[in-house]
Amino acid sequence: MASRTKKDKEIVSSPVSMADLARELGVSMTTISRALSDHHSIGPATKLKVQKLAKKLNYQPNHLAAALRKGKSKLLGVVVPYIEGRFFPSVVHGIETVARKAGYSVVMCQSNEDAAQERHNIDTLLNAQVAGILVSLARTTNDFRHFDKVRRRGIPLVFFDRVMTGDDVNAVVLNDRAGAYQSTRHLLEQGCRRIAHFTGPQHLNIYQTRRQGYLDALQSYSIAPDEELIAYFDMSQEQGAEEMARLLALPNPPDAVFAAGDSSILGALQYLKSQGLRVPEDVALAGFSNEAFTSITEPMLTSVDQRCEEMGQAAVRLFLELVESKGTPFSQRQVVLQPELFVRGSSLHTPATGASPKKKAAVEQHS
Amino acid sequence: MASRTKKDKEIVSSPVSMADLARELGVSMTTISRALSDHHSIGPATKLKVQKLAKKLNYQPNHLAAALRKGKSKLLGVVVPYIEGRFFPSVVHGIETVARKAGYSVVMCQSNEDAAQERHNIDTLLNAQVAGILVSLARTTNDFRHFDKVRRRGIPLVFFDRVMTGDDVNAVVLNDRAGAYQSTRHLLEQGCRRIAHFTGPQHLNIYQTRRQGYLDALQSYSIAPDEELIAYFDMSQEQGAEEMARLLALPNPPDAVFAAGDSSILGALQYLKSQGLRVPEDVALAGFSNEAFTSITEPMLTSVDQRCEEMGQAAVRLFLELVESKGTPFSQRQVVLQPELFVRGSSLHTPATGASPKKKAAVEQHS
DNA sequence: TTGTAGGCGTTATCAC
DNA sequence: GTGATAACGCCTACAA
Repeated sequence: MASRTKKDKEIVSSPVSMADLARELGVSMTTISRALSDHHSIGPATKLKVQKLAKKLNYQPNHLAAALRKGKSKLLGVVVPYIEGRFFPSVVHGIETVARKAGYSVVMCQSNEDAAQERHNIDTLLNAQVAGILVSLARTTNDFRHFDKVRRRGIPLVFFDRVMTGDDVNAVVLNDRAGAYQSTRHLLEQGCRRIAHFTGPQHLNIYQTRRQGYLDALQSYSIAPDEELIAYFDMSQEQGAEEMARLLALPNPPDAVFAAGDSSILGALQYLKSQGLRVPEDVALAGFSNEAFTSITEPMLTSVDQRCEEMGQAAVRLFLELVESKGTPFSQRQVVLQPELFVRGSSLHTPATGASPKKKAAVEQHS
Repeated sequence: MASRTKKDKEIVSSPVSMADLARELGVSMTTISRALSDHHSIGPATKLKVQKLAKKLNYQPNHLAAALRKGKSKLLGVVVPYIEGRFFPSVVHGIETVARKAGYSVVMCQSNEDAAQERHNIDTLLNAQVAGILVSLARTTNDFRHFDKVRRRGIPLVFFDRVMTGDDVNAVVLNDRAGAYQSTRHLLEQGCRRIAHFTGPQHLNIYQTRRQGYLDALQSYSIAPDEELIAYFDMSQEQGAEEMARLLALPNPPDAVFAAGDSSILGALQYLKSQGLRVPEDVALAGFSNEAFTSITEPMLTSVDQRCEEMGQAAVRLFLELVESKGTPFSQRQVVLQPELFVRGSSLHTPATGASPKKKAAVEQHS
């Protein structure tokens, strides 16, 4: 009873191809191809007939073959260092929203902060014949040759958040320096004078620039930075607690900590509370990323919002621009998003309730 | 100076193919193909020559063409409803670990709890010519026809956590019923007698079975279930707070809540605290999933761990079994993992510190 | 040990 | 309007 196509011995029916449709209707494959892609040079009658049969036989176009033929696909690849937490999921969500509207599908891979896996991910995506790749670098990536492959193939490459150093890259980043400045400045305005800083590997733009913003703010108050107060580590919750312990043991301990990430400041908060110290009275705290848990802790954690959704959306728009302006190869673009400081209990010496954004909505600027 | 292959006009060099290597060395494509895949029937001399040239010209195999030819790839597709939080990222991590060892690459898509997007994701993965698909259903999926496509193509399909109803499916699930039973039973042992339940759409196995476990536990204490105490909603944090409010307004309010998810119980906790009620003294709370934030709240939240990593690993192993036993088509397998209750402050009438697992490690069982 | 040729499913180019 | 044919890059009988 079932419509039989090719080899009928198999239990799993092999997918029906254009050739099958052509045979069934007694027309050429060309006609089929055109009818399905709604080409103008096909009679409305045949068009309808073809599309009807396609539906009936449940024809599934093999985009892969099309991609092979055209050397192009409608697939967008995303590589992120990890997906836990709120930041990257939100960015990816932003990516999906814009990508879908433009007719692209999105697949993602995580590098687990490992350069080797990142390389492998890039290969995987290239092999899947993606039309473009959006990347946020792994923490351990300091060799960028695997991205040359991408460029050599002429595949648009856009970095976001954690970007490759060098100016010949397309990138969407937060104005990390401004965010860190705002946050540190806020701590200073609250009366803190000995502000410590948690940061990560300095080859990553985000940590380097946030550190710079921290230093900027100190300087604006004519405070000389104290290297002893700057902790370089993996920014994990556990290490955050340990570094907090180390800082408290100093002869002259800090009265505040500004961290370039939220997990580490959570660790610090937990350690402080375990020692019976009060936040923010004894030590004020501020983090970075505005992770979901910053509104759960007691007190809630002050943090810098990274405009995740916008970042994802901007990355796709950048990609789309690159696709369209394929003629002009070396027009590298940078999009800079403006951060937003969320002041919460952990940094307020005059306690307030809830979160209050300190800056207005982000502005995209091309540079 | 640069080795010129085909059209030299382009700035981006078109990727070098086997044909290019063959021409360059004056041998056939067969030789190239075999040399690169380390076939035994190729002389070590030619093999070396080929591989050297491949390196030099930076040859990148087009796995896509290979996949088209062979109808198979080493790509594994994963579809999850969302990636925020800890559960799905951990599962995916488990998947990647085992997949990588077996030589598979992993790409993932999120359905954002939307059936239409899930359908689209399946198409995307099929088009990318994946060797298999691992799925956890979107909350809104109640039509399963898009999975027929997958089966018709003979592509192994494994469900995890949120599985399709019906017994002809390959699936890895938690023993949700046992987890819910343990958790509710624990609340009963703490002296609670009027235990409310937060649950989601009952067409999803996880919510249905957890509800059943809850009822089982009540029955074991000869307590008649009260439908008024069972709240059906989207399990969000916001709704959790609202449902808590509704329950408190009852003439005979509950003294505990067991939720089939963590976000909803977090909402309940926050509402209770906002009303000046004490947890667990006034109302004891227990959730499900053991999300990371359960250890951050005050008090910490009791929850059922879902063995995320194991779940991902088991799903891939199941997939690998299916690949190997391709001959026997209808051998559907189910893997059931044992949950682990983490008792924390939110449910302990005799307060303890930290978390204490109540059950030992999970055991996989084939049924 | 190596080469020849056909085909995977689609689209582009030409001719009718 | 429609059809035949040749690619896209790779794999694999089969032949030599």
